[in-house]
Amino acid sequence: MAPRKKAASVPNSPVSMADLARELGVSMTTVSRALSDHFSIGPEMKLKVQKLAKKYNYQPNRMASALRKGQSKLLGIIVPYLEGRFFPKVVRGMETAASRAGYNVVICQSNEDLGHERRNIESLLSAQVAGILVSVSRTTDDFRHFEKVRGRGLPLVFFDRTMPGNALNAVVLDDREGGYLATRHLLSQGGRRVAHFGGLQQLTIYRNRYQGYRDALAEAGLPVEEELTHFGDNTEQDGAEAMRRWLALPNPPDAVFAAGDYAALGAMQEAERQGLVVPADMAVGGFSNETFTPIAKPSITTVDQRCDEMGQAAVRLLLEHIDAQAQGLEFASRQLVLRPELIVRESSQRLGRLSPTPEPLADAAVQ
Amino acid sequence: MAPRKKAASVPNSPVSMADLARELGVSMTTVSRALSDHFSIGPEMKLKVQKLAKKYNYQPNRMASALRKGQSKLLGIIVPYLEGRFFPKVVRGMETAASRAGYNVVICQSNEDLGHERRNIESLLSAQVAGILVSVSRTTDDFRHFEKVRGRGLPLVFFDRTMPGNALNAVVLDDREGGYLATRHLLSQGGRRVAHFGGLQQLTIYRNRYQGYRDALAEAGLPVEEELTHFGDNTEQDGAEAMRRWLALPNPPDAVFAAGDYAALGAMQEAERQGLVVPADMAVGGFSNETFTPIAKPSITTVDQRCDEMGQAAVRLLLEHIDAQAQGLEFASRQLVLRPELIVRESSQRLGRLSPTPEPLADAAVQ
DNA sequence: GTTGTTTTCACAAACGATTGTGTAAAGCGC
DNA sequence: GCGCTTTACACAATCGTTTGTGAAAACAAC
Repeated sequence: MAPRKKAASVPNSPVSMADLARELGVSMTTVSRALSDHFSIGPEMKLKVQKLAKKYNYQPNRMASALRKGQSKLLGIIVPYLEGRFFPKVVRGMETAASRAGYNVVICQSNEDLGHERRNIESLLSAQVAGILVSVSRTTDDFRHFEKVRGRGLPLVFFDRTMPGNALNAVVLDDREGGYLATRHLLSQGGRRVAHFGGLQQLTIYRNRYQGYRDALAEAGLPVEEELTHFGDNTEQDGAEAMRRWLALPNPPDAVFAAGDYAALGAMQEAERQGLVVPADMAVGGFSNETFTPIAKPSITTVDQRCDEMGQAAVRLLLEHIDAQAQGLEFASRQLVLRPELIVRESSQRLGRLSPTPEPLADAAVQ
Repeated sequence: MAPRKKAASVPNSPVSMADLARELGVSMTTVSRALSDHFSIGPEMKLKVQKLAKKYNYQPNRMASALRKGQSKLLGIIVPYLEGRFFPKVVRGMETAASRAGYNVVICQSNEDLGHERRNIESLLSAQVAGILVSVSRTTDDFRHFEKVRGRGLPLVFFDRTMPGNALNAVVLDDREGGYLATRHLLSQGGRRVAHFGGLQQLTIYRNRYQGYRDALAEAGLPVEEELTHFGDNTEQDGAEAMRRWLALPNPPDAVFAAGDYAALGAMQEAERQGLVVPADMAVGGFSNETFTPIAKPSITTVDQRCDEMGQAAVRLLLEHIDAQAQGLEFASRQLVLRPELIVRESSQRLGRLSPTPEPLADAAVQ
């Protein structure tokens, strides 16, 4: 019998639109339209409403708005994982761009698993996100769950790892260019037999890095030798394994471009274990500019991926679609390609700068 | 004049509660209550409803539900940053536990900035999250924004980095124990003068790690010497700087326990630059088990923080509060303390295992 | 057959913002 | 002062779900 109408759940936003309307003696319509700058509201009324809203620190209830408009102020993000340097940096860029536009981001990790990725999609759909940003899992070979998203009319933007096909929005790195730059650099440092450790060719990014490697070889008039390419997971173990095989060849390589920094590290360590000197006997280049690459000894030459730009660009592209769709316009899908940056360090420098100077850490995390 | 009622925005969930009700010839009340297992619905009616819901893959509209119940299925997370190993791992644990309970997580990064942290709180409040998990920024010395959250009746759980005071929910690591274990280990390896690189004493975690250091010294009957402690940021630069000062002392240390791995790395590198051998002349221990610690040469002894457990425990604690509050109960705030784990590597091993065997990377991220 | 109890369900009012439609009031020319 | 357009606002329905209240049906006890 006790009056516990508002006792259990304290009102989330102390002041609602109705409160403002009551205080001003106008209807909720007027308040709503004044706040959204509708043309049918007079300028001085708009000012009065906005001032009162500021005074009471009015925050519109997003649930109500989302319910009515059928669209929330949430952007869904699916990444394979968050460890490392790349994805956190991209996510930070996304968050920056999203919050500038009044959006929040919901992050899901697929753990490189198709099933997980499907569930993430379901989860984001049921959270009524306004759009989805996704970097597909390594194991994804079925893309129907993404079609379902488009089927519901939800804007979808891929970043870094995309899906096959052209009729889609994507922001990617020019991985071919990255592979080309790294390989050309290794050749310019005197590499005559450059090996390649490639990632799983199922992912476009790895195919492109491989292509860049071949382009650089072709440009130098060198053949692509089967025995000098090895594909595997981007792990220390696989990198070391590949190096063992190469060093067992009658004519082993004198440089290696790995499509991932972890594999580069493993290959480098294995070469050193077998008595070779890096970079003199074996030059090494990686990909991703992972946090450990400037720390390793010798520090590792690698390719930086413009993480922050990628995140911001992806969100901008998504928001363009969301806005266009809200106005009933169709928006042609678009692909953005960012240019990577080669970062030369000790592991590949045979010429010049003979005394390697220590380099400060790229991004020293502070806890 | 064209009928574009549903043309612009495709319905997000193809089937609503009303559809189910119509098909079954019952009211929406019945459907709603059948799905939420309300006592007033008969068992066979419940079954009928649930079967139809499954058949149509009915997904309740979360916005509507959230609006009505004044609470969404979102948990807000605020972390200082995502780079590195610790926070991504914690977040993964949180996501796991949250999704098991049907929640999504909204992640914000404060960038170690108080202003950012305040805006994050506002942003999460306006996203109507059901509760907030936060690890406070390094620069936060004013906690009123957290009081505001509690004032609104929103459950709040701190993790790792907490706020001063006792009447709060928190899941933390026993940092004192970690500092104690690391220091005791350095002493057991023959360290006679163990230095300490501490983090900013404003954060409890760093005060506790320092306390553990002192406890271990006291236990060994050693004094805490002012000149052997140095406080700063957990960066390579600060670590190197501290080492320079120590090595300039008439009686320099022979071991150092750093409250962070980056500082440990910097200190180690500086010692080597000055001609010392690690661990023979200078044993080094860090904190956090960062990804690079097993890669560094020599690999770095450190303290692991039970990231996954911390994340899961924090979410469980938060959900307990949310559920209790939904039932109108009061729930006493609680603190959970996790035990850290010392991971001994080359940088501190003076005794035994003289030929360091390479160790596989703790978590090789794969891209 | 009446009363009382339990089970099972429907009615309708919320939640808070948005928006198509309706309608006063104001301004204008004549 | 009439008809006209333009400006400025209110009414009320709506989004999809939840929930207090009430009432019909079923059943038991006497």
